[in-house]
Amino acid sequence: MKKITIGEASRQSGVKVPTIRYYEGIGLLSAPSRSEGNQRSYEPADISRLVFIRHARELGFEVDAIRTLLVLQDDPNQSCASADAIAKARLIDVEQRIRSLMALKVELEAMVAGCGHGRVDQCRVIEVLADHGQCAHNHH
Amino acid sequence: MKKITIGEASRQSGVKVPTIRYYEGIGLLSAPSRSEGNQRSYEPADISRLVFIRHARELGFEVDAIRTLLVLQDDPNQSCASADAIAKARLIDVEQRIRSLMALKVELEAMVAGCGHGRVDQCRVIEVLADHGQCAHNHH
DNA sequence: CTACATCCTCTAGCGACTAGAGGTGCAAGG
DNA sequence: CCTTGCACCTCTAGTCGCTAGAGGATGTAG
Repeated sequence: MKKITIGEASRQSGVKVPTIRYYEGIGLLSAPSRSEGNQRSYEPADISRLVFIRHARELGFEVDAIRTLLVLQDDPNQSCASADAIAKARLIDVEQRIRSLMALKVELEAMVAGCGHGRVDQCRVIEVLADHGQCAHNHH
Repeated sequence: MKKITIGEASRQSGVKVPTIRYYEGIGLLSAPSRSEGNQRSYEPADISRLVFIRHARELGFEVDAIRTLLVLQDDPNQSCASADAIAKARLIDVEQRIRSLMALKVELEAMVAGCGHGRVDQCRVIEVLADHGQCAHNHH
């Protein structure tokens, strides 16, 4: 079994070196064995775990949610109700964010379109920001 | 001219009290005059500025960008090219985020739909996360 | 005059990293 | 064998945009 250095693990998983050490620190990744010179030595399973974590992070899952998902992954006999719940919650969140961003896009487009590249006092960018009543973006 | 307390300013602007003090600390908002008892006393113009800041933050502008926008707002004779550039950059960013989130939504929907509420080893949520090759979500 | 809300300053914490200092390990070339 | 130079180690502190809490002063209503 060839030893995988942290740099190699980083290249293979797409997770940056300091981030791997950080994940170890917060207990997302168990501490690997060390070489004689105290250097971390990973195994293929660790790479899979890192890929799993990276992918979950890219999907916007929080570290705490990933912790739960990892526990589920380690025990395949469990019910996947928790995993399902986490994914569903995340889906609702994503849908909400898409809605906000779409509304926001409309506003930004109006701002940019309304800017005649003249002076600031004719610029809709500033105007829209200053006058909240003009836009559809309401709160509480 | 009646004095506006920080609490009143907060209510009128929709910016929380500690956040107002924070904005003063980082120089987004100039320090207001104080009452005899050392309490901040705001004027209507400060409320407008706070509303401007809040709205810009809601649109996702970073504090540094807002700083620039505020400078522009204070000098209406300037060209609005900078404001336009900031808004355009923000628009591109928002469009990019919408695209990622849409891709993500598709993946999450597949995960949730594929989960038969059985055991973890049949669960697509875990599976999709573990096997990056299965999804359309590619990076660098 | 007393109760109580609101204000003050200050420091520390959040999430999820990222950057840098200061030192050690290791593989390859001369 | 020795040096070069990169990759590794630990540790602390910084990032962003706040938020929370301690511990104390002020302002207002009854």
